[in-house]
Amino acid sequence: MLSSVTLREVADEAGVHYSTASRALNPATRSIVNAKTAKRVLAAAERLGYRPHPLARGLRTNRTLTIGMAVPDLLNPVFPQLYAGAEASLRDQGYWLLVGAGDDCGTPKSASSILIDQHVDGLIVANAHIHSTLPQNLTNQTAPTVLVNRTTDTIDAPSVACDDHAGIGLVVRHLVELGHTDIAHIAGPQFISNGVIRRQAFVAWMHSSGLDTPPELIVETDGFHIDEGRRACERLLDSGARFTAIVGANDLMALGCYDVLAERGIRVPDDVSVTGFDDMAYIDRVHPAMTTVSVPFYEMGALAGEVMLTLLTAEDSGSGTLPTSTRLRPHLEVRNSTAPPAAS
Amino acid sequence: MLSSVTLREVADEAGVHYSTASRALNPATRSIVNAKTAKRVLAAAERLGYRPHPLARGLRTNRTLTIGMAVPDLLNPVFPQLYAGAEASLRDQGYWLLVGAGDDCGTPKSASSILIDQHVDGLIVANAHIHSTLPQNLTNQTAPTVLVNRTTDTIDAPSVACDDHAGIGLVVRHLVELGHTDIAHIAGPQFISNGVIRRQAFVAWMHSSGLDTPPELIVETDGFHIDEGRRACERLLDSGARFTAIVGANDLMALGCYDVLAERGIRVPDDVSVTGFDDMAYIDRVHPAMTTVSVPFYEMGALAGEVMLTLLTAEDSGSGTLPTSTRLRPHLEVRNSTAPPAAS
DNA sequence: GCGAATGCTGCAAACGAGTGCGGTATGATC
DNA sequence: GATCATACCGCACTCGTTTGCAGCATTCGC
Repeated sequence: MLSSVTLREVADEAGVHYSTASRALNPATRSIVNAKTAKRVLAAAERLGYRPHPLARGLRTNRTLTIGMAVPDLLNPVFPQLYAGAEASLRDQGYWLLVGAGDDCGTPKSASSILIDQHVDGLIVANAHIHSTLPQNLTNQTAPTVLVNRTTDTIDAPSVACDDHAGIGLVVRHLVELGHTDIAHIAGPQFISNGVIRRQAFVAWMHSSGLDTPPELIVETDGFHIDEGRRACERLLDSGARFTAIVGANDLMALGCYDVLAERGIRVPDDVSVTGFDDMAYIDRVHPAMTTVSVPFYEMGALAGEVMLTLLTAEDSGSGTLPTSTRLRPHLEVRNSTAPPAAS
Repeated sequence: MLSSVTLREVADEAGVHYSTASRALNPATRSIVNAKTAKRVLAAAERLGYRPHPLARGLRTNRTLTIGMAVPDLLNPVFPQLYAGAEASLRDQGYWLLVGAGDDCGTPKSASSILIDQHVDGLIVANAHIHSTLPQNLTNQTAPTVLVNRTTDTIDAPSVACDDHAGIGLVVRHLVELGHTDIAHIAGPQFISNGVIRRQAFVAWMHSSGLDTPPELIVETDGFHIDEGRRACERLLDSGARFTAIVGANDLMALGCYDVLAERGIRVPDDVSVTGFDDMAYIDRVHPAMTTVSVPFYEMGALAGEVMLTLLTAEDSGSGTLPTSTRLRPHLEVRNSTAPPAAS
């Protein structure tokens, strides 16, 4: 680690005091110094390749120009998409996006708390549970927060999510139009908003279609993973209940259904139609290509980044009009995992 | 942003000077202070929920406890795997893993340089080009570097990669054993080590199997993406050359081949066998399930993290024995995209 | 009981940048 | 040529932590 060029060196090079150099380098204070000397300082900085020391600056200004993003798991491909979107909109404004992975939320060792300990200027929370408390560390220190993908009942922060209710409506209507009447639902965990909302939406849309939702056709899971989808599908089949379609609360769990159905010789979509939710990467290439609700994750991430930026500027310039919650419209991708029910 | 609890407050609470508190809190210097007062300080810190200010500490010690990781693209699922592995082994030692995404390398705006500007303690480079220079910012500032996944001819740093030569041997032998003799290769970009090595390995293993590698059966691409695989496959088919199998330099490009072959009514594996490389997530679920070389990305990332740790401790304690380059053994996953050539 | 050695603790100077405030030079005005 | 206003620049302190050095007290040796 060689020595880096410091503000004093730039000042010496330009023949001014380093406080003058500081003001000249900072666009906000540049007007204070003589335009001619400012030019000279800028030239010197350019010549020496000066980069302000982010730690020193952060220590003094209490702003690190970094935003933290808490995700449950980077291996689920939807979260890299969220990340990419947020990173793109934040980078334009000179912000860094720090990721912290971990599913829990609220404990002192949670990703959110650790990020706050790192003195991020803001926090984008993509791993909230439905009763998560406002992320904070032990000393009640906190930061502007934006919820993304998942919402909560307990945190009062702007959020950017998907209109899950409408999304479930798309698949239910699609299946109903195909002629299905006995439709099962693999529900996500009920401590995550998406799990709850999609479950409620499923019931609501079924009823508004004049269809029944017997309890044995709704199976709850403990996580949005393939394995949970497998277990749920097994329980569904073992219950002996009759159904011709499964609405999965996300793509991964629907993939778990694929596996169990294949093991038991049940064909998709000939015997049972299966739908997912998310339209994760490459889900159009599995066999059979999955009919699913396409969620604009990249756009969600980008919008969350922009909301964060307005939050940050509002923090500086007193209270502007604070952004509120947004739900982006998903759309239906009809592929090959859905078909009319077999004539029985 | 409420005020956070500072070292002086802990010291006041414990009734000692803050420098004493500092020593008591730091395990390395704790032995200097009286065990009894150290206990008192620790208790006070616990009670107040003290967290050392990472920026202040970093400014003073010139160590940020963060490692940067430069990746070309988080949307390619192999890089989250690398990240997860590295993060796991670094977190144990209290290090943070910062990601920077971007394909270029060497320019001042490259991910590596930006990470170094952030004063990371070390740099894990997963996006190196074969002639990339040692990542450094404008002032020749640099940091301990570990190359992962890709190697270079120009950077003298330990590396953790896959034994690509052996991996290509696995697929070539597999295809030869199935009876293929006319085998094409979609080569990766020749400015990335994996592209070069896999291409050379393909030629070498073909020759050692007594097979020819006419130039029209090797097509180079400009990036390891689906679109590049598509274009390469189209060129291959349009050339009129005869072949019964395609060895793709990675899974994504092999997926591109899937698309083009399907469009032209060529069946996989009945008419043409296709192999990939990487065994990326969910590639076992595409249709047909892809025969590919499975690369232990998580382990590679974890090992890169450990190498980084030894590098960092070696930096402190003078030169120990410096770690060198490692190549992890891949294995073959035979699935449904390969079959004996059609009798012609 | 006196000197020395040891063991803790406090002082103060950093690390690099930002910023209120006071001071100086420059210009204008009469 | 004296006075004042303005524009600009520099001084010095601050952020929170680490750490070399000095100093104090205690204890031990004789």
